[in-house]
Amino acid sequence: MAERFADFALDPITLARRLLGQRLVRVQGGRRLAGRIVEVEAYLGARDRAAHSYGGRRTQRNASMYLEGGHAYVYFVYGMHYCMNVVCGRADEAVAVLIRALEPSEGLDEMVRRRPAARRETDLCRGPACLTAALGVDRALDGTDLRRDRGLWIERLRKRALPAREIVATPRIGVDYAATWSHKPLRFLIRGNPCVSGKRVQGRVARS
DNA sequence: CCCGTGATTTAT
DNA sequence: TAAATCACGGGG
Repeated sequence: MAERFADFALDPITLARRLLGQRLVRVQGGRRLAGRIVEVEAYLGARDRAAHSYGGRRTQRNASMYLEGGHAYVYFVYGMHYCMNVVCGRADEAVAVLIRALEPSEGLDEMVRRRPAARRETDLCRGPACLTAALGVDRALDGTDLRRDRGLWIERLRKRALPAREIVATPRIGVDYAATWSHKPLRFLIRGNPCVSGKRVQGRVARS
């Protein structure tokens, strides 16, 4: 039985890298839906123009970003999609990690039902709104405590972060409005993994 | 490329 | 009250 991931009192870059390779689990109707985290983005709080908490902005929508590390921040966007973040750091820092893609591992038949447009297994959780649809994560889970909740949590499959050579860092997706902040390498993914969003080729495999 | 879709935020 | 925005996805 895998242990629950509990190290959320971290800065978002450290947490982002450490979440790669861990397992996101959703239990709904007694069924387990799960996948390995393969792509994430760090959002650095008030100073980060791309973050919902930029400039200390605090509204009803982003309130859970200001909770202490270990809570979920789930928001609704573009009239139809949900995205899930893992809040980290201390209360009121409003820093978080967006989960962008999973490699599905449990409950794939149910995910297929919830994601009729996905043509391959690798597409089921390939994108931040795809994975929430596949797992049934919506606004009802905004503010969930991932350290204690019975319906949504992260399991620790490995103690340490993946070796640096297996992680690729790139600019974040969909934040072009954020000026210089849109270029910073704050998106992290597992090199060569077929379930990461965007273009299929993510850079070459490291040679010795 | 283009657009659906609607809550949320910002401007008046 | 109205307009603009939006951490997206699917289809050409």
